[in-house]
Amino acid sequence: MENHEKPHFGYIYPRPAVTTDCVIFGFDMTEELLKVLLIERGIEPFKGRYALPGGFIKIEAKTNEYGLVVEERNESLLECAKRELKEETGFDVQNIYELGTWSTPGRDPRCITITDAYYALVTIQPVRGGDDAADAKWVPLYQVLNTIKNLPEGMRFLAFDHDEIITAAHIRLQQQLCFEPLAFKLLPKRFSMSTLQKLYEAILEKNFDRRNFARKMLDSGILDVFPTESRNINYQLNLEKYEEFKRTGRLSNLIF
Amino acid sequence: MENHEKPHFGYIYPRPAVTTDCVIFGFDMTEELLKVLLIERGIEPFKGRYALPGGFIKIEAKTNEYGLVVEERNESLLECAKRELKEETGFDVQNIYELGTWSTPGRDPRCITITDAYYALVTIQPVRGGDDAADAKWVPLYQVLNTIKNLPEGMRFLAFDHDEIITAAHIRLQQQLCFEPLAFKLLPKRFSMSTLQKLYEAILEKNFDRRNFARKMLDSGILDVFPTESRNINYQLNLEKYEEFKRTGRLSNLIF
DNA sequence: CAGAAAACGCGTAATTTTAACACAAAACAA
DNA sequence: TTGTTTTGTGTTAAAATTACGCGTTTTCTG
Repeated sequence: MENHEKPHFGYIYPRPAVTTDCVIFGFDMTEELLKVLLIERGIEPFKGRYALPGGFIKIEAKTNEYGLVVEERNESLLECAKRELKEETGFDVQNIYELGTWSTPGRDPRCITITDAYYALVTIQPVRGGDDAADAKWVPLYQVLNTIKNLPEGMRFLAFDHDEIITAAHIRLQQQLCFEPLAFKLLPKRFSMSTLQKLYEAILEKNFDRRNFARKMLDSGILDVFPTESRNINYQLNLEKYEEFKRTGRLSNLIF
Repeated sequence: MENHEKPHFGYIYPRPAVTTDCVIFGFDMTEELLKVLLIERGIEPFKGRYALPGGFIKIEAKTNEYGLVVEERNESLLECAKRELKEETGFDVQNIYELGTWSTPGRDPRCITITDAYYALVTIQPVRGGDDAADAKWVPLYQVLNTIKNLPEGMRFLAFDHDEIITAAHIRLQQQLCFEPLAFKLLPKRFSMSTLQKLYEAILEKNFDRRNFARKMLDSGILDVFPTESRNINYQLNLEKYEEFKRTGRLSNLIF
């Protein structure tokens, strides 16, 4: 977000700066917690506060004689956001979805800034021992949300308006779970039923009966079954079956 | 979208132009059809084609010595979008929600343009005899969607990438119907049960049994009952009851 | 206006889905 | 080993969904 502040020529029709921010969700299988990736800001504004990873969109394009951007970029906002994430957090994010824009006046003290927010689903690699990005940190979502909820009126926990963004991202995740197989993008290819249940419980903030949950999942037919060496069973999403499940309109059976 | 093309000074860090487009849904009670408001473009590009109402955001702000926008706007993107709609279609839209951004390279042949898309829910006033905006037209949604679906590969019906936007808006409307009382924002304050059902059927593209639909709605308790002169009964949303319905987690009972 | 057709309100029964809980074998921890 | 937890497999009662029947009122149409 920094090297945007170099001097440049003024222009008559001011345009807002455009940035992207991303709520990266990950499911910590060992702690059985849904977490988000936050970054400690090293510079002002909000130096020392945690923030969502993101930054200014850098458009590589030329302007015509009127100052209008004419040369085609070779990427969309989404692709920009992906590239930024790669640069900033080292994550090669595949499952990323748009959340919405934030443009409240004054949200960025430096200049008028519109943020296009995303949320992404990644599998937290069990590479214990040191996170990649030095100042990046996986924080339990429920802790962040609780902190935000209990904040005194007018106070904020995260930098900028990231409190709102992360809250909205969680709600969206909860809702989209009804329509898309999002949970499976937070898990390794194969997983146990209890892990899947723990994840659903973490996302929806609800507890389910173990046996009813398993039956519902299995009856839906969207899971392939894989025995293991032990008596335990592993499962894997069958995407074709899921899509058929959607087509045949029985999706509401998977809503909890 | 027009008076943005006046010449102005170039700038080093090009920023994309930001526009808003809005899918305005309305329910035609006489025809029992869900419709969208489209505007015939009078100028290039896409002259003569239909498009979503919308246009460039005009930021009234001053820039500092570096050309950065520093003076606070007194409105957000959403408020901008509302104002634009008022100007362009005469609609004083209250129920408007963000849909997402579209920023595919080349989507606007004039310059790099990011669109923040919205969808709005209005009650079509039974002011028969001449639409307000001369070139604005209420078109049945199903006709638009069918036309788009059956288009040859690579061809488009509406201007720009508005085919995609309107399709996405319909999907979002279908989904949000599960979580918010959106249908009632398309109806007058009081309505008959069959009208409500016709609306649900139009949005979800599904047919329901008349008696089962009514029971489900009435059992939920979100409707207040009003007898009429005739034997028929009118209903009205009780927002408090709806919110309580949500809190007590019984919302899934209203999903069809 | 009269007869037909459609719309409306009220109801029942069969089926499916959900919710709550029992039990035993395997895995785990001390 | 022993007590505890986890996992797989049931059962049953309650609730919700689905598919209709029926008589009356309203609306349409010739």
